[in-house]
Amino acid sequence: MESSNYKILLVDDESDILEFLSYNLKKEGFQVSTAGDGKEAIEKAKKLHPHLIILDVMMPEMDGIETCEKIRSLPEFSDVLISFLTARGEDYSQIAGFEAGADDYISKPIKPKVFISRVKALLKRSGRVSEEGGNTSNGLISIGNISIDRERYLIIQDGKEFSLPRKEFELLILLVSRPQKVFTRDEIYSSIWGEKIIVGDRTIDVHIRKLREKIGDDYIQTVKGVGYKFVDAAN
Amino acid sequence: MESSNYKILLVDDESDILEFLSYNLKKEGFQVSTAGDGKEAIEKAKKLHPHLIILDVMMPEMDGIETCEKIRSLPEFSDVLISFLTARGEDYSQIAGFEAGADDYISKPIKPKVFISRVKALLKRSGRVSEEGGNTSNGLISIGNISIDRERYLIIQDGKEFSLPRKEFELLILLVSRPQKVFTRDEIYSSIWGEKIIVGDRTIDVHIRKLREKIGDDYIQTVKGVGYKFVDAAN
DNA sequence: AATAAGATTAACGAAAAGTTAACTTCTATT
DNA sequence: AATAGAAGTTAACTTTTCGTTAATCTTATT
Repeated sequence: MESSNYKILLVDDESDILEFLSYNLKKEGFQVSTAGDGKEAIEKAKKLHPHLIILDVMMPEMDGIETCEKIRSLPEFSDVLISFLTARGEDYSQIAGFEAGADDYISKPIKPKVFISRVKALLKRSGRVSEEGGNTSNGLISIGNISIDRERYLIIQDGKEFSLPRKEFELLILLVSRPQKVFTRDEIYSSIWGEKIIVGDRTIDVHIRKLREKIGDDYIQTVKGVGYKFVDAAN
Repeated sequence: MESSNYKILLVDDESDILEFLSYNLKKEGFQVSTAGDGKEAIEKAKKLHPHLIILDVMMPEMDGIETCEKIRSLPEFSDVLISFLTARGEDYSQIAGFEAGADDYISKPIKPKVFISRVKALLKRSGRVSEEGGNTSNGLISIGNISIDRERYLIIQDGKEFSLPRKEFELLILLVSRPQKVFTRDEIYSSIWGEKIIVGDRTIDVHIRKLREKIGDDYIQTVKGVGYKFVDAAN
């Protein structure tokens, strides 16, 4: 397992614990991000699409369980791994925690070795190795608020899942595979239809249009005389 | 079924999870013992002779699969029931667990009600099987309200049992082995018929149709131009 | 303003999948 | 070995969905 392929989001209100865990995970080569509360956690999760989110159960404002529920309620995170940090003897937190959708529990006090081995085991056993590096996570390709699940043939946008016809799906994957890059018509053409199949001039346009109709106009930009590119709508 | 007759051994390195499961099982009247690692599990199993052993797959040192193999290799435990706890989204087919001799899988996150009913179903079923004689490892795959009993070639749905012809059964197992994943026709084809056998275009369709006829239309979705996928009907 | 490139729309046709029944093969039983 | 019944496959046909086109409109660039 190449640890460095994995993104982990740590969430705790105590910066000491964040530092401690972060240090240990980074030493193992994980890509670690942190958040100090539930709200920040959800924001960062949307941006980063981590493989694993580790949540402290006890946090002011929004606790770990509530945060977990919120995250799980978004389809794009319906199968991200979530692990809780709990203090020993929190009787009812376990029950509520699994109801909320936790995959694992780690109890304080935390021993670095045990902690690391649990994290590794969780990632390894659940087998979500990212393909081709870059912006993939859980077999998802994510950019901005759009995720593409190639295995399930679904697009996930703003927490909503929907499917696309094959050609549109392929076209979107192509564009998203290199955000910002302008794909010429020829490139699109040969990548999606192949050299042998001959289609008319306006076919690509129509597919682009249908895509824009479904995901919104802001993502696919036309570069006149050249081609099309996918941009993160935020830009 | 009188729950109090049954002894269950829980094995997990996280004491919180042990407590949580233990609490829920005891509430139902089971006799529960616990162990924190594989070694302890084997010792306790020898002493207590439980009816069911529930093993977390992810444990440091000796993992659940190894522990399971060790236990099964002891003649006195050749037909104890063993169930695994696994993280979400694990691929049943890729799991060494059934080969190691697992009778059932329970995925985290664990919901108490589901957990209890699975445990009860397992104990109940095994009782019936053992009356009829030789029972090695049977293997029950469950998803949503459908369970597949590979040993007896039965589908259990809403408390009703029924059988399926071999090809339909294999097809269902394939799809269920990775819920949500779209299996292409080629994948289905080579997995169920193999490369050598040549069957016509509509053969898969017909099997899919027969399956839908029997389990209901909601479980198997068509992704046109790509293939089929199994979804939990709740979705 | 002219022109070229792209956008838009709806309609058409092809391809994929669904459906049904008939036919073949396999298996178990006598 | 004969045969009945079940399972599996095929063939013919229908339905649905998707991809493409054609015709027309809009926008950008010179």
